[in-house]
Amino acid sequence: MGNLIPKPTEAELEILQVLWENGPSTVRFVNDRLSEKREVGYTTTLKLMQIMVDKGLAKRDTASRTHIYQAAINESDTQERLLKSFVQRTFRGSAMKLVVQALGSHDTSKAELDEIKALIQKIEDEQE
Amino acid sequence: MGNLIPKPTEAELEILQVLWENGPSTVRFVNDRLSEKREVGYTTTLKLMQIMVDKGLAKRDTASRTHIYQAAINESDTQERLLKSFVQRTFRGSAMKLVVQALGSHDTSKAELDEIKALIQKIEDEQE
DNA sequence: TTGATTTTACGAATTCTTTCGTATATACTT
DNA sequence: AAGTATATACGAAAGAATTCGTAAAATCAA
Repeated sequence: MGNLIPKPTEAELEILQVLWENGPSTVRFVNDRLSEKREVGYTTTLKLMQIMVDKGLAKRDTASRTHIYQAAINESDTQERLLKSFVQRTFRGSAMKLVVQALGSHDTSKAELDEIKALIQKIEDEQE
Repeated sequence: MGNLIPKPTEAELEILQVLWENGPSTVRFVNDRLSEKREVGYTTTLKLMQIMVDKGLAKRDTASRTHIYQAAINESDTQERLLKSFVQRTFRGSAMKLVVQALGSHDTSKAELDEIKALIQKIEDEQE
């Protein structure tokens, strides 16, 4: 199904992260989370969240005076979509190169490496 | 060394890809490459490349009338830098989740999986 | 040399994103 | 009810990124 919902901008993605992590939230709550990281005005966050509803990135419940917002798009679908275009743009389509960079430059723990090995095993089994 | 050179924008990155892939090139050449993918005017590409020189993303040789442009920043350093902020923004810092997504959704060949396994082996050895 | 072509230079228009000021409504406290 | 605090609505300013029109300079062909 063709996706009509646009790619979130950076600021929108920051808000989506909060919504994904905490579930339905008020503007106040989201703004407080964002404010932990950087200076941002309440009305700025409000406006962005209203725009996100317009774009279909978020939904809101306006039953009570304090509106409750929630993400309208799924976290891992969105990640997959963004990853795909990122790989295209930055690694000319080579997911392989990206994985090598990711494993190489971020230090990855023993447990994580084990997890990846298990994942590879699973993929290999499926490829039989 | 603190990097004063700004993050390339999407359109700039597209041009960098051409320069990285083909080495020093003219505006005409870059524009032809870009035009294979999407409609883009010659002067638009020219302007972008001039801006890139201003920003320090590209260098140019103006000896002859037809200027020759080349990337001023290294491909894998840039990829690493962009990847880092992408992981932060999109996967809340979890390189692990990104790798899982990358391995899962893009289909990865046997050879590539082997390569990743070798890489993991190498990392594990270093961690000793 | 004249006219056609290609190139760079410059500036401005356009579009998209982000931020904020102000007005208005609703709720809470005493 | 009056005063304070908190919320949404609206519009516009400010900033970035992208695109394009036009002009001037250099080159080439006849």
